[in-house]
Amino acid sequence: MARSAGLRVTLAVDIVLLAPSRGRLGVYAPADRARGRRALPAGAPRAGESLEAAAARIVRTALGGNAAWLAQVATRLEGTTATVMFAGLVSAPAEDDANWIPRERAASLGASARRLVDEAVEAAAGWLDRTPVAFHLLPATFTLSELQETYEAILGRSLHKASFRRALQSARLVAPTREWRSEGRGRPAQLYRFVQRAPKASRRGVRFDWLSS
Amino acid sequence: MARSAGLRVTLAVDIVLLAPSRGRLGVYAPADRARGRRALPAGAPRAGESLEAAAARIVRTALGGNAAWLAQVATRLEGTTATVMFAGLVSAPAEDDANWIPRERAASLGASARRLVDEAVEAAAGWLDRTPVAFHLLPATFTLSELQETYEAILGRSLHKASFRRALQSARLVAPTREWRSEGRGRPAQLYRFVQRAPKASRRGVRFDWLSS
DNA sequence: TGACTTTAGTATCACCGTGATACTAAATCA
DNA sequence: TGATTTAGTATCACGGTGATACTAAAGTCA
Repeated sequence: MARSAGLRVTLAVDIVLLAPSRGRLGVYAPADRARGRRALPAGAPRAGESLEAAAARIVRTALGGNAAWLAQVATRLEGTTATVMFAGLVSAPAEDDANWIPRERAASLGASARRLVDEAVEAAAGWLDRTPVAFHLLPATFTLSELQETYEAILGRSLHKASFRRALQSARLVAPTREWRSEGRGRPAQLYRFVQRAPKASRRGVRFDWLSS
Repeated sequence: MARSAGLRVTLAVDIVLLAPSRGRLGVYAPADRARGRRALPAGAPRAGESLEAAAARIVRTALGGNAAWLAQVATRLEGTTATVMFAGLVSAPAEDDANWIPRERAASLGASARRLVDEAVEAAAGWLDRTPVAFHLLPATFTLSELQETYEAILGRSLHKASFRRALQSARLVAPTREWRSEGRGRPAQLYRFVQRAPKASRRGVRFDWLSS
């Protein structure tokens, strides 16, 4: 690369953590004591630390554990601050965890944070089509309805049950266990486990039906 | 966002410009007089300038015109330099333009640049599925074979001719003109023009056949 | 001139994934 | 017992894909 002077800036990291829960998407936005309102987690890399390592550290500090998926989404320069935005997916938090707000209420964090959340959700939806991340948001065994709800929460739309299961079966990504789980009313559901597979690179044709955004 | 101190760094912008040409992908890597070898274009934002504006300015300086598509791909922190990498797609350059090298020869730019080029190509392939960018790499009228070659160059694989045309027709994205072009030997090809359309958001099911990387 | 080559473009067909509809199965609830 | 709820399956029509093979129209070359 042809190096030139460069611009001196302050580097920061913002993080949008998303978690599917009961078919909805939650955003991690704990109360920020310093400002008396909710805010997305943020921080900055330390000397010698990579951006990814810094983001993972900030997540660990906030949640006490790692995200199932964490990746850069975009970088923004505002004044003399450059902010690298990461999006992450984590397992559903406890239902009474007050640090999480529904995705729909992200607007209450301000216009800037709202845009970050929108970008994060879009990125997360893309990961679903390219990685097995959804399986890592669930416990070791899970029902196919739980898996479908996870997809639906992140994609923001409902999926066809039979098609979802057919695609899953043909990909041989899950294996049934001998256990069933009864969840209140309704027929018990069989538990499945994720089967790591050599991904078959099924190259399909070109699509000309791109989306609005 | 919960603000903290931040890290002082130097901000730079690297740019990978790709151009499909004769079914191959070219990379813009002019000779860097200061270092006596080829290098990817680079620069830095000016005070008050956005990253996108800086990238567009660097492209204009290098090419004398805008890219058909230019977008952030990733940001890397190495020591005290944060580098934002942009990828761009531009129309095919003149065949004798020595500033371009074949994509396969990107390794000669060094391991770092090679990785940037790989990431840029991957990003560009993603744009093809989500935006009409390929149409803006061609002149106002073009043959369907030229369009297909553009896709093939960026995707790095050959496409089925009949399927390509069927998908194109059903999307109603191109309209035939009354002109034909004879290109040396072989039957002349009809010229088409791009028809901007309200994109029909055809939401398809979930795919479980993610790719290796 | 006429056969061959090259490129453009189309027709047919088997196959597969999708989504709609409708069904069965097994649990709880009133 | 019967209604409701959730799980799971069967069937069918439809549309997109890719293989194969064909026709069409130009240039090349003996």
